[in-house]
Amino acid sequence: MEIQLQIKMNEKLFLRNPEQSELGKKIIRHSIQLIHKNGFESFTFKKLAEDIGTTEAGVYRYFENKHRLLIYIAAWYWSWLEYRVTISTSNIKDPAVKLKKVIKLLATVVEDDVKTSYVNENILHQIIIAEGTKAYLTKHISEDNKDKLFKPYKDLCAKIGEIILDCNSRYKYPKSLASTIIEMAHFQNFFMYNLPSLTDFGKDKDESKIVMFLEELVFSSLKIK
Amino acid sequence: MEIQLQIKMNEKLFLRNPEQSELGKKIIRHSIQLIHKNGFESFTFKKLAEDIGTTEAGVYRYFENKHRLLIYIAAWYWSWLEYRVTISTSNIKDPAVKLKKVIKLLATVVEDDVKTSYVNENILHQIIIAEGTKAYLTKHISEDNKDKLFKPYKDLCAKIGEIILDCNSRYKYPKSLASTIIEMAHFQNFFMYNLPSLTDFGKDKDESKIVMFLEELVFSSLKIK
DNA sequence: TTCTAAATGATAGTAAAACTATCATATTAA
DNA sequence: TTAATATGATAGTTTTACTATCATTTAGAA
Repeated sequence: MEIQLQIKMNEKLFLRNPEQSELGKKIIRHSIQLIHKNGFESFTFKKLAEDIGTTEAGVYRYFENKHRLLIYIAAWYWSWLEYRVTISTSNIKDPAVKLKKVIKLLATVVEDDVKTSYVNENILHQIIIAEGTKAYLTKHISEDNKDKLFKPYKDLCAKIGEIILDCNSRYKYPKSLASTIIEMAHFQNFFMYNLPSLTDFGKDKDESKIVMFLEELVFSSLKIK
Repeated sequence: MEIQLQIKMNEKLFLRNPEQSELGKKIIRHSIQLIHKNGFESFTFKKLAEDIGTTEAGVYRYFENKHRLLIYIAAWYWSWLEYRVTISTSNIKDPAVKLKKVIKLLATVVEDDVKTSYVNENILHQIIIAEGTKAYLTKHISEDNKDKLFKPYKDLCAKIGEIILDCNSRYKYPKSLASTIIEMAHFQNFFMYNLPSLTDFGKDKDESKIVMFLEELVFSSLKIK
């Protein structure tokens, strides 16, 4: 049995659905590779088109501009993460164990997921660490937000917030703690590799220590072990 | 007595020192205003030059490009914050009280500081919240880091890490906790105003609640009150 | 005060980025 | 089989991100 994971994406993210054509999937796959290789700033639709073997105009038929493409990729990532959180916590009763699972999923490098042929999840994880916040750190965030472009991110945050409340229903900041876990799982990773003196993991570059840091942070706040 | 605050900046941040001429100071002042108004992405040296009443070439004599200018502004901000941390904690013995001061300084809107004539610190604080991470989230971070462009940020983080250790010398993640406080003081503020469902402060938009959240987070981890 | 060096202004120009438009051809779905 | 849709090829525009040159103004040292 072959299972294919399809994530339903918000229609406003694209002009033409990239999941429904070969060219579209190539655009996603190659843009993830290119952004990973050269960074989002020097990523252009021209380079992408050359990489794929199509033309600039061809890419513009799918995405309004490169920023929308970044939001698309980020939204895909958050949806995929929420899916993984859902399946990997579904059989667990203890909310604290669930929360540990979540932290691990957020902070640990992922292997390439065979279920999605056209996305390399490992590279995707790395580009979201370095470029993900640029999706929403803009002046047009409120319009983008009205179009629900950040819904997957918010949904994931809400889900983690729920688990936090299951751990301790009297805790006052479940959503802020959730967004802190999400962002810090990424930032501490970025710092560890790029500005190591901002972390306590610089020497051994061991991602499991980020997990331990986050666990201690979270469970101290929730007053449970 | 009139006190003028001068922050000594790393020479590699600029081509010509903007603090040493009227035009240079105008560049700093107006770029802060323009970035605040339109965001860093749509900020250009041409618009800046028009705003000031000079030419594009005039701006390029001071800064290699707009990204360097952003790093300069961010470095200035971190240096200024460290200075404020130093003076406002200098007479305090209790490290926990110091740490609370630090959290407040990081998470609370500042009034315009009269000691620096050409920088509006309140607007500066806001642009660092929205654009600050873009200074280091790039592909050329390692070269920039070798040039010590992020030293003020690291110094501040180290200083906060020291205070954390003074609170609890057995705490294992002082530097990661410090960078978490710094980043979250900003991100929770950004979220509160722009993606409020990622926080627990969306309704009243009260910055003092961010302070309370961070205090609880930090002091729970440090096992002290 | 005068001379000289440095800073600024004015203008021009280039390469690349960020699009938009058009038309021909290939593919697909009814 | 035809009609709609997707793609390819080409061309063009505006803006961004610079670099170069030279004249003029300003500031600092003799």
